[in-house]
Amino acid sequence: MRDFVKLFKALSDEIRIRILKVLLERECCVCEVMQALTISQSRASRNLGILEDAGFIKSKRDGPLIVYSVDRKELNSYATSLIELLRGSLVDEEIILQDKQRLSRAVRIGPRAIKKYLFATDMRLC
Amino acid sequence: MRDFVKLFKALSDEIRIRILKVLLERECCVCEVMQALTISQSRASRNLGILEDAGFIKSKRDGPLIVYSVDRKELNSYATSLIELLRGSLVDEEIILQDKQRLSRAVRIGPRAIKKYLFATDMRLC
DNA sequence: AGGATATATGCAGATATTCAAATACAATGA
DNA sequence: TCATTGTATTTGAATATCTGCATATATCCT
Repeated sequence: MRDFVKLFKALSDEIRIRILKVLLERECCVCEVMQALTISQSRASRNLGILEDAGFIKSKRDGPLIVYSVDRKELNSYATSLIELLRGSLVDEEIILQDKQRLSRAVRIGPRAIKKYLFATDMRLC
Repeated sequence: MRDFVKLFKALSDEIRIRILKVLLERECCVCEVMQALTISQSRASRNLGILEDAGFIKSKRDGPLIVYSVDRKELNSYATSLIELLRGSLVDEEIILQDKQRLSRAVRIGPRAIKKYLFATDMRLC
């Protein structure tokens, strides 16, 4: 029961919904999530951790980066159902489209370089 | 997006999951929910209100009672998917079985009479 | 080893959620 | 109309959640 409720708690936040939608596009490191959603490093990291703890995503180290992804094979049946629901949801939502757009432009540079990068491309963290 | 997140917020609480599971058995007035879950009147009412606001249940007046139910025909597609997920979930969970058991014994008497009733049947509010 | 970089986490403040108790509101019946 | 009953809401306090900042940890490179 506790784990069951945890799944919904993880989805009960707009930022985490947006992160999952981005990860359903492709696996991302933390700095790419930052760029796609234009959020701070600690905010991205913490919410990725909550999604991982709930069982929706997994992480693997790739050199200095930590890459997060939705691994369907490792999801339990409830998480699978919810991910499938999410996959078909919010397809026309403006903010989701913007996140995808920014993801497509995101580069694998770390937080320190991102501020300059965002400035050069007229993006801002919020 | 706001309404979408609201669905998950509504499900991100054990009490509300239990209430929905009870309402999937049959429609209930507030005092029956109190008895099934052994919770206080204000707690039952408030959480029923949250579920209704999210769009999972509807209410109708029946004389002095207010009866809540899951009305599949009026659910939007996301709520329908989540209700179907919930229907197949937690079937062996002990607390859910206990709620159903108490629901089967519940009577349509109001909160004022319930305390005496619970005392007579050795149940307690929590 | 030491410096630089990517991510995680401890802390503190702001905000939101939850509850019980008391009270307000709505319907029934005398 | 007035008392009673079932439900909703307000209040105030406790608890939980979320965030940014600063810092810790882990990896890479020279």
